Amino acid sequence: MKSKNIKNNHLSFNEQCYALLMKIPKGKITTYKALANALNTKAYQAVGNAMANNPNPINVPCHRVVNSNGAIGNYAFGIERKIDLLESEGVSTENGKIVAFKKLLFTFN
DNA sequence: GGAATGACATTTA
DNA sequence: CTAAATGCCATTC
Repeated sequence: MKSKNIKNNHLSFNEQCYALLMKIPKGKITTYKALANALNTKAYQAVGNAMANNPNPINVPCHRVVNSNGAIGNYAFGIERKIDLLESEGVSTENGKIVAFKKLLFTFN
């Protein structure tokens, strides 16, 4: 691979994503769009890709990230698991979609 | 250095 | 509202 060596003090794209993820309060959710927007980029899909790496699902609540249309999206451990975790935190879902998703949506403002 | 991939988004039909 | 097609960005092979 053409890794350019790690001399960057700034966090990598995925690292930044994780940092933002950890800021999300319990019972709230966010979207890939909002996340990317917070990072001043439009790499919505890249954000998801960062989650796919999922180096530390323990520290990072990846399950609190959903699609901008309110759909659950995907999850490394499976959609079922993601929904279950969300429900456990008080986020109601229905047919793979977030209920009152706009209310629970956490923007990094 | 280039092609392929993905936990997406937006627009159009 | 649902479904399909197109675009986008960063990362990996």
